[in-house]
Amino acid sequence: MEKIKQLLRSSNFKLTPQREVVLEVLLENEEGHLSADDVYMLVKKKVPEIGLATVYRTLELLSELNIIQKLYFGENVARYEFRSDSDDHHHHHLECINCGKVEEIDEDWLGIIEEKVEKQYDFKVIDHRLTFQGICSRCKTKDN
Amino acid sequence: MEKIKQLLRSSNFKLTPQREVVLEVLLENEEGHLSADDVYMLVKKKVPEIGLATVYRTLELLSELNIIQKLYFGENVARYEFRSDSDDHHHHHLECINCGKVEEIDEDWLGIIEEKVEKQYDFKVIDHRLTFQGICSRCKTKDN
DNA sequence: GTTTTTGCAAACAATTTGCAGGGAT
DNA sequence: ATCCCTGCAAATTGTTTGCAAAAAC
Repeated sequence: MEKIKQLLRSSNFKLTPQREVVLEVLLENEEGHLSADDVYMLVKKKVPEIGLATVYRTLELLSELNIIQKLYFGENVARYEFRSDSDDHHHHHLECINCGKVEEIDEDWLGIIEEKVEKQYDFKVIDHRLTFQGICSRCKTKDN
Repeated sequence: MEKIKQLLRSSNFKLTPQREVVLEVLLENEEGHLSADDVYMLVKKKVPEIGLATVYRTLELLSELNIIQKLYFGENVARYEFRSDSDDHHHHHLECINCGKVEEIDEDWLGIIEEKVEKQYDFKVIDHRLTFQGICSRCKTKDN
C-alpha cells in the first residue's frame, strides 16, 4: 500500500482521498474480480459523494501504472485485479459457467509453453491469460 | 456448411437468407476474429437492407448452437470465431499489443494441465482460453 | 497560486429489446 | 392462418468526456 502511494507521488499524481478509498476497496477484495460498478458501490459506502467517473478514472490510472489490470471474462464488463508483484505471471482463472464465480489459481505451468511460442512463432511473449471454463465443485455437487 | 444448415433446421430454426449470408461471411473470414460490426459491414455489401440487430441475433443464435463462439480480447467488443469441430480444444491466440493483430495457433498443450485442474481443484473443465500478449514477429522487425 | 482532480451531466459505443410488418410453412 | 423472423428505432448498459468548482501540493 505504501509503495503504491509512493509510486503515485513519484509519477506526479496527487494522492486524493478518492484514490485512497478505491485502493482500499481493491485491497479488501483482492480475490473479488470487481467491475467498475462493484468498486463504485463499495466505495460509495465509505465516501457517498464520490462519482462513478472518478472510479473509472482511478481504475484507468492504476491500470496505466500497472498496479492493477483490466480483464474481460465472458461478458463485456471490465473487471480489475492486482497485477502480481513479480514480473513472471503464474496466475490463472477458473470460471464457472453455471454460477459465474471466478476463482484464481496460482501455478507455474506455462513457462515451457511460452518458450515454445517464442521459438516456433517468433513472438515475444510479454504476458498471457489462461482461463478455464467449466463447472466448479460447488455447482457439481449441487447438480443443477 | 451443409451440416450447419442441417443443425439449424433440426433445431427448428429457419434458414433465412440473412442467416445464410452471415454464415457465408464468417466462413470467408475464418481467421478474422470479426466483431458484430465487422460482420455487419461485410454482410451489408451483399445484402444492403440487412439490419444490425439481425446480425446480432444471428451471432447470438449461432453461439447458442455452439457453431461459433464469442470471445473478448483486450477490449469490450465481442469477437466471433468458429468453434473447432472436435470437442477437444487445442486452439490459442497470439495477440500483438503493438499492432493489435490476433493470430491463431493450434497446438495440443494443455491436456495434462487440464487434468491437473480437474484433480487439484475439483473443477470440471469444459473449455479453456489461452491468449499470449506480446510483440508479433512483424512488429519486432519493424522495431517501432 | 497553479495545476490536478472531482462530480455532474451529457455524450458515446456496443448490444438488446419492442413492435409492427413480411415471409415461410 | 400461424408462427417465426426481420428491420427499424428506441432503450439499456458500460464507459468516456467536457466543464466549472474544489482540492492538493
